[in-house]
This record gives sequence, structure tokens and C-alpha cells, in this order.
Amino acid sequence: MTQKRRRGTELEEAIYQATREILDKEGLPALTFPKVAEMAETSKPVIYRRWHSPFALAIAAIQDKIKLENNGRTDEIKFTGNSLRDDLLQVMQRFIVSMNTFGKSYMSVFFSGMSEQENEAMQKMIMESARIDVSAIDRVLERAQKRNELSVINVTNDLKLLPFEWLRYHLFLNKKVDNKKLTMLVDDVLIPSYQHVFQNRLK
Amino acid sequence: MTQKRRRGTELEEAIYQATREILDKEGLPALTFPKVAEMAETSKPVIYRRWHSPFALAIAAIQDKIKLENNGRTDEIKFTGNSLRDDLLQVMQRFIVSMNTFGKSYMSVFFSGMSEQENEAMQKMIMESARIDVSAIDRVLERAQKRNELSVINVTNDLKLLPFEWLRYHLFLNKKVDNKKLTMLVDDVLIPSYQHVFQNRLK
DNA sequence: CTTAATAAGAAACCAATAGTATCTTATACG
DNA sequence: CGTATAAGATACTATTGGTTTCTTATTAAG
Repeated sequence: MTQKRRRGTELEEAIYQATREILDKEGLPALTFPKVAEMAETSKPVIYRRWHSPFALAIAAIQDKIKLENNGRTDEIKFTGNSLRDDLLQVMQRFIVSMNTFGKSYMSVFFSGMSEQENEAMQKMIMESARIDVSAIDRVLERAQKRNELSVINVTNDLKLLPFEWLRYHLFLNKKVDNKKLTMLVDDVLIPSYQHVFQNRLK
Repeated sequence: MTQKRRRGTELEEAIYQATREILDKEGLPALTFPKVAEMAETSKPVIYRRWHSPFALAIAAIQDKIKLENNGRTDEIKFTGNSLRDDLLQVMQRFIVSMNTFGKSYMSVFFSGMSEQENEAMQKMIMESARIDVSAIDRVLERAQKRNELSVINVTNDLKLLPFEWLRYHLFLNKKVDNKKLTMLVDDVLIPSYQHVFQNRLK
């Protein structure tokens, strides 16, 4: 009855896909090895040999997806705007898109019981994405400076990260972020804030 | 061997306490009825009769805690500050305290697989806390207006909620919010933003 | 081409435990 | 004091997560 056997990368890819499907549809609590094996049309031992917990598998599956869809990174945007405002909107829009490729479902993974090293892996992923976000804002601010809109060398990292964190909060909670919210963020929060820091710099 | 039997509220309180203890120490995945029964020193049927899932029990236990510790609500603050800045800092500090009484552990509950009605209950809790947060900011802005600092009738709800959401994001992710971050939020973000909306109103 | 090493998959098995049913008896209330 | 109600003990069942063993397809080496 056993005709073909997948191995190596091909097999693992099928397992990752099954993992993500379960994660999307039912969340982490429902992610068990037997279920993954069935959905990936392989056998339990294959899974058990490779990962030592459903959580570890979940992380691996997510990282695999990140590797696959390496697009949408906010630090690789080709800016088309002619103002600080345009650039900021562009970054934020792009950010929302790239966040949506991971569903909120993956977020459950973040907040579940994690072991020490699992938590560490998680923290690393978060740190990495923070680095990317900051560099995107840096590029935007540089462009603004070249346009002589403002000079904001002393914007803190915390401030740079704020818009991303606010957006992530909404995506976590599955709250819609429409254009109205986004322009509010850019026009009423970010730009006034940058300008304020700029003014202060001059004083 | 059975001497005394607790009933009604007394019994339920013990169950809630046990539930919270497990939630704190091991998270939602570890919350099972048998374990709760053992920890609360009662029997499984007692639990099974009352709740139909560990998740439902978790929600009930959290709501019970909210009811018990009805203090720390940001809308009941007795303001002592003499400026918009002072008031804002006070609200945010209070908010952090009240959020900390719930650990991040509770957050895992929010993000786990929820049924329809469970999700509804959750949304209601979030909406309620949003209402409270908005009313706190409203009071602060009113006071600012009376002081003739600024008039900001047309601040949107989204903008009013932003600081709370940002803080919650950090508390979710177990990130420290020190005084430096807090003053950054108030001085470099909120006040400039309110002032900007104020200016715009005048134009 | 043959053969040996490797790893996938099938299947049976074990152990833990979530959930249920039954029965006894403490407690509350009329 | 008697009856209804609900707590708690206990035993049982059924599910299922995890393990072990063995067969065999696949790959790589000789």
C-alpha cells in the first residue's frame, strides 16, 4: 500500500503546511502531533523524531513561513512619496499588509506557556522585527531631512517603534485599522510628535 | 471523613482562587478541571456542573477578580496635578498599576482558541475597559480646558485610547515601561498631538 | 548492478487523564 | 424534624498523546 515516500525537505514542508493550517483554524491548543501527522499524511514517529513539542514545531513552522515570504519587509520599501506624510503612510500600509500574512492566530503562540529557550527564540524574532521597523523609520526621516522638512536626529527608538507597536496591538486584537485610523496616526500623532522633538532640538 | 462542606459563594471563591493560581503559574493550557478540583480541595463533579470548559472558568475567574479589585480604575482617580502633563502622567501610572494586578499570564487567555460566545464575552470586557479609559482622558482634557491650557473637544476616541493601547502592548509582551518611556509618551507624543489637534481646530 | 545504510510509515501498544455516572451524606430550608 | 438540594468520594470509561517495534522504500556507496 505504501507506494511513494517523501523525505527531507519535501516532507518537512508538508508538515509545516499542515501545522500552519491547524494553527490558523484551531489555534495552538489544538496543535498535537497525531493531528499534524494525519493532516500531513505521514506517521506520528516522523514528527516525534524531529520535534520535541508541538510548540517547537509551531515556531519552526512560523519561521519557515517567514523564510518563504521574505517579501513585505518594511525595510526594503522603495519609497514613492514626496513628503514625510506620504512616506509614513506608505510604511504603515506596508506594515499592515505584512502583518496580515501572519494571522492573529499565530499570536496565540506568543502568549502560551513557553519554556526558557522557546521564550528566547521568540524574543529574538521580536527583536529582529523591531530592528527592521526602526530602520524603515530611519530611512523615512533621512528623506525628510534631505527635503528640509525637519531634522530629527534625536528621535528615540521608543518613539520610532510606537506606531508599529500600536498597529500590532490592533492586529493582535483583530481590530480593523482603516484609513481613517491610519491618517490619524500619521497626521495627528507621528508628525506632530516629530515636529515637537525637532523644535525642542533647536531650543 | 467529610466533616465540613463549603457551598455557594464560599465554594466558588475557592475555585476561582485556585483557577487564578494555576493561570498565573502555568498558564491556560495547564488549566484542567481535575487540577482545579484538586487545588481547590473539592471534587471534579462540582466543577463540571458549573462550567462547561476550562476557558469559561478562566473568564469567570478573571471577571471575579475584576469585581473584587474594583480599585485602580482609571476613571475614579482623584487628580492632584496642576497641569495637563501631571494629569496625564498620573493616569498612565495608575493604569500601569492596575494592569499589573492582572499578570501577563491572563493575556494568554485572550489569545487562545475561543468559541463564538466566549469571544463575545471577551470583546465585552475589552469594550468596557476602553470606555473607562476614554472617560479618564475626558476628565483630564476637561481639567486642561478649565485651566485654559487647551481646548480639545474634537479629539477622537482612537486618539484618546492610543496611550492605553500602547501601554497594554508593552504589558502583553512583558516589556518594562520605565519612567523614561512614560514621559516620552506624555511629553513627546500625547501633548504635542493634543496641541496639534487644538491648533487645527482654530484654523 | 548489488548491497548496505538510512529513514519513512504502519501498526500495535501503553499510560495518563479528561470526562461521566453512581452513590453517600452534609447542609439548608420549610 | 423531614425533605430537597447540592457537595464530595469513588470507580469507571474512553480518548488520545506518546512510545516501541518492525517492515520496506529510497538513497548512496562500493
